[in-house]
Amino acid sequence: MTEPSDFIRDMIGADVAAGLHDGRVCTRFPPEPNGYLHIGHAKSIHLNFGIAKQFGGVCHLRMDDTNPTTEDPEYVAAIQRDVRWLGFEWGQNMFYASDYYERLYELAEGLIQKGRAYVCDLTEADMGEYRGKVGEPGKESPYRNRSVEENLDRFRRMRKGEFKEGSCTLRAKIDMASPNMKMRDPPLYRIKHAHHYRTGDAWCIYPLYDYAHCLSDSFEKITHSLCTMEFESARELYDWVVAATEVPHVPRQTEFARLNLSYTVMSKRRLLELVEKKLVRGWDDPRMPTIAGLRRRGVTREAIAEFCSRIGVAKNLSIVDMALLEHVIREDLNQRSPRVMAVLKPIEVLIENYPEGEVEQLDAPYWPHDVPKEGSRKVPFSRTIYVDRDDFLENPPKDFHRLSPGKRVRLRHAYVVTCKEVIKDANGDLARLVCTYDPATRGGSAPAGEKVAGTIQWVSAAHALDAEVRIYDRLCRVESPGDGGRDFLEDLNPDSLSVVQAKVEPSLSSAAEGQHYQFERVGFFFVDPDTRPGAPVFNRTVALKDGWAKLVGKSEPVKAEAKPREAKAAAPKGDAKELTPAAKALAEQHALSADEARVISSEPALAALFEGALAAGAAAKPIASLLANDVVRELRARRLEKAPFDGAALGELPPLVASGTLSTKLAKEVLAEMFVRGARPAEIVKEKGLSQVSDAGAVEAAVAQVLADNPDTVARYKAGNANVVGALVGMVIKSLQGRANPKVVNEILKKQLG
RNA sequence: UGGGGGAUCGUCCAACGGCAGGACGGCGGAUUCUGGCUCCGUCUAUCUAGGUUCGAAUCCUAGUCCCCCAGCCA
Repeated sequence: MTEPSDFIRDMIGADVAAGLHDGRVCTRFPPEPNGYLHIGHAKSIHLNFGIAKQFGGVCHLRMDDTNPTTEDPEYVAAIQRDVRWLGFEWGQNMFYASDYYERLYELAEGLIQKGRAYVCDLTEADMGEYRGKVGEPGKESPYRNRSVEENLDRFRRMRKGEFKEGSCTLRAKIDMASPNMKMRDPPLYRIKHAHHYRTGDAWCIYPLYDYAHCLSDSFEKITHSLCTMEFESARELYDWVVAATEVPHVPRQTEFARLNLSYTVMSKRRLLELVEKKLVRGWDDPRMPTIAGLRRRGVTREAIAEFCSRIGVAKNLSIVDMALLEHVIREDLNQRSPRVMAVLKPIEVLIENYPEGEVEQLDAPYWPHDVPKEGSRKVPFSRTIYVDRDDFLENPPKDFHRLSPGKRVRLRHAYVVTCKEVIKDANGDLARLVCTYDPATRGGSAPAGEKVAGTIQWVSAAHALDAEVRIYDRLCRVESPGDGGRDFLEDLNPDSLSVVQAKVEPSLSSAAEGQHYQFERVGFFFVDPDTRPGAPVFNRTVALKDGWAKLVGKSEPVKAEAKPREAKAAAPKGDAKELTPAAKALAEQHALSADEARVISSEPALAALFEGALAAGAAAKPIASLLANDVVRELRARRLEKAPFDGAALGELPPLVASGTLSTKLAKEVLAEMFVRGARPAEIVKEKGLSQVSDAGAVEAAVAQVLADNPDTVARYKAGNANVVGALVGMVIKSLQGRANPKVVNEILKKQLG
């Protein structure tokens, strides 16, 4: 199996290679114990624990328990159970933010002493008011400039419990005018006279996330703190707290997109609402996207792992199609579920030519031909059996390969039968069927020369077991529940659970909790913990793909309201941003394009280089282009304020291109080198022997070689894919150590390709 | 609206100046004692407009759309 790769792993790989933290990698999974873990957490768990494993590091499990009013030890236990069940072990590395309360408190006093935090008596409402609105600066709190002594005294009294809840907070003293709302003197501590599930009544002040989380990461020497995108604007504060408290270890936060799944809900608030309103049976209701729910439904950890690896890790807001989850579940269960027969909607069938009282034990393999496993069981056959109501149609459409009057169908592993008679009750509803069987087809083999199109499952009436079957379907009936301001409860699928009394084959008497089965032609099922001796309960994990349903166009979960694809083309608004006076002057004076002038005048470093180059006698136009397209990029990529060379040096570059010594590609290389060493272009060219190869003979030979080495690519070109020329050009240039003149290469290539 | 982030098949993820690829999904077919599985074929994409370049999804500029931040939640 190849290691997964994504932008976070790439970054960490680079950090390790660069020797950051001595190459050590330590991640953490930091849930708050205020609810159960869901599949979105599974993504994070796989990412954090997976990365630790991949880089030979460790991953901590940490309860981010800083809010005593919502947290509960039951949730801690559930979280631990679920993480373990997913297959991850944290060993000694189980932590609680609540264990850090004393250290956090001390650092907070330190902040006060440094004048970087203060006790604020603003009410909650006032603090919101003072924070201001996005786009306008906030107002400083009247308590902002209390003395260190007063702040210290008040903070200590906060701790002692001298103040009422909500009467004051400890706030970071940052900047009420910051464009980042998170930086407008955020609260660090608040008063809560509440009992904490771990610290009891030891505290009545509790740190807030933005203060506790980053410091907890630091205490634990976390190297890479991975979280979801909504914490992006909190990163500045994260870094501020770490820097201001002067803790020795500095972790780095990186954000990735949280998982969203279609046809379900994922937020803790909504999940909790479903549980509290008893719209589901609990956190582990199989309809819930919780780990516990999926587990109870019969989804395996392997399927979840596969799902997590298939969805990838990126920063795009995304809604993964539930069909993908269902796909990996089927893929996984297909290999591990023995096949058995169950009839969910039984109707009786009398085999009229089968001897009364006779019972045959037919051999039925547990596994289909494509699963390399062995084993079989006996299924009893007798004169009266059940088949599924859906497998009979009195007036069948064409291609209905099941039971209907006069038609032949195979009973799986048994006999081919022919439907002779349809018996109805007083209401005209189907009561039972009468069939005849073909003794020559014992075991289900078709008579020579005959093709039996349909095969259906059945159970012997006298031997069948009664079972409760819980048929679960998607939690919601629309892709994005609660979209467009609707209450998500309105989008719940009313048919997310239907319970039927089924007839199942007698071998299932030994079905034990936790076992997977496939009920042939129906779906994958899982033995629920509610199972009691003689009263089995099966959960439908996922239905089999139903080609027939698709054929007749009544595919089950209707793809809800096709999303209107919003118009992509954005009409340009015409009035482009106006140039600043400086840029305008620059453009006019040197006949530059608006873009060039805009870029050059936007950064002093560029403007300085421009002036310098001009002063050294360079032509304005090529320098401007170089500056606006290439130099600016290097500057940004290297996060430089200023280039390590002067305008005169830069001015030497364009003539080298104009004279043919350098191709534009080589010129970029030289430029990059100038940024690294600050050397002059001519020196770099000389030292690296970069001068361009334009000699036709040399290029012709290289082209011929590349063409001979890549017949496939050439064939693709001849087949009409003009784009491959680029690839060929690249190969030729590469074969000449990057020094070939691309124009010459192109020319010769086209000639040789005919 | 100030700040931050994102834009590639219907969906999710790749491609890091050189052949836009994979998976799910859709459609069609083969196979089949599961209308399952498997196999084959096929469908659809670089937000827009300029620029740089022999060559741009990728670099530069301007714009458009979407998401996040205004809890004493995390």
